[in-house]
Amino acid sequence: MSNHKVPFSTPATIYDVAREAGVSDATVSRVFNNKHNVKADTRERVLQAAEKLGYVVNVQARSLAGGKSNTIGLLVPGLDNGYIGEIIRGIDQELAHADHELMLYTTHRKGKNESAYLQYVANGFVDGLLLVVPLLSPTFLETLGALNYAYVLIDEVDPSENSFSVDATNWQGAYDATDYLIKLGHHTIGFITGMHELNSTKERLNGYLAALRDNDVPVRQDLIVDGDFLQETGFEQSLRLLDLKQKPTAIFAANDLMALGALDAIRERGLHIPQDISVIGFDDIPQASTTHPKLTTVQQPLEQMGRVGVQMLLEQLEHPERPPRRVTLATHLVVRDSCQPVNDVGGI
Amino acid sequence: MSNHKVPFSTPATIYDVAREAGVSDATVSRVFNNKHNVKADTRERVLQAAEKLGYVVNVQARSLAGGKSNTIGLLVPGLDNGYIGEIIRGIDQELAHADHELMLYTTHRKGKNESAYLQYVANGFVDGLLLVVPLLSPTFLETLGALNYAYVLIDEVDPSENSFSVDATNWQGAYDATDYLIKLGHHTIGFITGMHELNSTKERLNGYLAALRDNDVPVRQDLIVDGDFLQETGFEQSLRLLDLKQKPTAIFAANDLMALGALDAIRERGLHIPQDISVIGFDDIPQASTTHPKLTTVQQPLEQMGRVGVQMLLEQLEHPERPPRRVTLATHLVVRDSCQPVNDVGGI
DNA sequence: TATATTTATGTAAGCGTTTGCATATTGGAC
DNA sequence: GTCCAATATGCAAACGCTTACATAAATATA
Repeated sequence: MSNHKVPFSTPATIYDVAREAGVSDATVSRVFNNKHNVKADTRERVLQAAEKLGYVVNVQARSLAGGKSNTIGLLVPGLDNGYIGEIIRGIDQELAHADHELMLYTTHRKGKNESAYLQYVANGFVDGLLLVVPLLSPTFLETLGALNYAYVLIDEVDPSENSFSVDATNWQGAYDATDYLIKLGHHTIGFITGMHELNSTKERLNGYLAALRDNDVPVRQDLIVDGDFLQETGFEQSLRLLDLKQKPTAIFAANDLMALGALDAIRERGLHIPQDISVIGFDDIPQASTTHPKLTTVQQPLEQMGRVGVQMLLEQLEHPERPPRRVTLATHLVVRDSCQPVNDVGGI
Repeated sequence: MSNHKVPFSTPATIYDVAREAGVSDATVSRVFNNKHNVKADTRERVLQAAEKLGYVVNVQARSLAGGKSNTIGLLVPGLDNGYIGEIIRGIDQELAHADHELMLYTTHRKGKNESAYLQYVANGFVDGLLLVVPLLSPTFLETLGALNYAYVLIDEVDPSENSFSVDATNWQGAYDATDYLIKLGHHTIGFITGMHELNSTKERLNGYLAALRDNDVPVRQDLIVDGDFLQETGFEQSLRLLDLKQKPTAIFAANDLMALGALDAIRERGLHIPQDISVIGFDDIPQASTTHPKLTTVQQPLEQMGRVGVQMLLEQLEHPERPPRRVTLATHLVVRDSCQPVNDVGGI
């Protein structure tokens, strides 16, 4: 074990560079902020001095002084669902492009004073905020508005339409999935909902109902069970569905995690997928393609939502005057192996 | 759409609080930094004023002035393997405890000048750095050392032992997995390695070899194929293994992603798991328990590695004088459904 | 009660930038 | 060559905080 330490010196500041290049600190600042009023050879000289001294800008100071930190924040409840992971991936990609950094704020266990935390975050380092907060309370949105701060809502919409937001065609996605099942001959389709408070939950349920109606399939309330997007719940509620006298020939779970639970439940009852029961999910998280059978599901463009979210935020930062905008990305059905034509009924 | 905007005022500063409480700014600062030298009722007065004004500290200013940002950075290559996700989860938990924030830096596509980026990061906002960089070059480590900056290596070790680090018992884990397979009667065990440059790869391979040796099972070089931790490669290399004249009765992949690939490959050849071939992985990523059959694997305490990493970093920040320390966490075998006793040989 | 200690508070100098304003330099147009 | 506008640069004041140092207040010691 060598205890050899490379000699350490405190990082070069803008002054050091200025001295080295024989200019003032303001000029150095201008060079690094790409202001136009700098003579070409001065700029060159500054750049070389900086290079020589290994100068890198101190973001805190810059940000304090009124510049940008080139950092945006992502506020999420937690990290424990594959779904957020996908979104983050998209965000990261886009950020890399734009040469920005990412600050990750998780709200779980902060509990009560969301607003205070939000205040803290907004007052902090980041130029703007990306929010993936499924359960945004009105006061939350209000605080956000009062902050006069750039932000965009991901996968959730602001009822008052005063916010930038990206979401997906939840209604259409659910409609497509249900329609697909019906076209396969299924008329007894169980549906496991998401959390009631969520807009997407409502839309997905409505999509399901609309497809039934359009195909003249009667709606049975006992086939619609409450879920909360957790695998465990998917499992339990599927069991309930399977224990119905007139049990479903297909189960549509409002997200993949619950669909995974459904898969387990079905096997638990000794049945086979898709021979005995078809299953369809929503999201297309990575696991969906590695289950066996591979899960047929409605793909949400999660990564793309992340990317678009970043784009909108950056655009907002650039042009603060533009009015709020909502973009809704298309979902689409990914057919894999967990559904097949119904076999115990006449259909096909 | 209501365009009602809540009136917006610039955030309160320490001065505002000071005025409101009738004290000096320094006193307010002391209160918020929990310094002892402040009279109880003064503190109370300050706190109330702050509350009233909705004061929240400006982290950039604090950090600039020499305080801590209470933010740590996480440097990872990218987000596209379930494995990092697990680590982040652990980090996040521990950070929540300690009331710190997380800055996420991804290095992919930064390419060449890792060192420059590192410089930037270190010069920036964060108090310390967590590094999950599988392929750390010596110059990287050198830069880090020269920076005189708090950091801890996660899942990788510093050969010079000059760094804090957390890793897992890679050797033992691989040994256990192999031994388990042998005890099930397998004597022809394919092994798909990780990337050669990695320490963990070497250790896992050695664990595999040692277990064979200890059980007097001859080593066959053709059973050892090169991998790189990617699912696709797991798939391809498994195919190679399956096309051997004397094909393996079990495949041990150096990580779960490749094991997933192996599962696909085996099915591709029309074989069944575990009846025809047993498969075992390494990591225990979330997907491992949702495949069918569920994957038997060596669990790495990924979350815990994240948590311990944070603890070590915080400890370092607190006590800069303490010497580097390496902690190695135990792996353990998680038996699920992808392995069974060999059936085409006498064994059991 | 006067003095020495300890504790509480205030003052002011940074921390490394950005940026408005003032000044110096430059290049045309005449 | 002059003069004016445009272009480059420098100066200095923030930005919101921490902290050493100085000072005032409170407490203990005699």
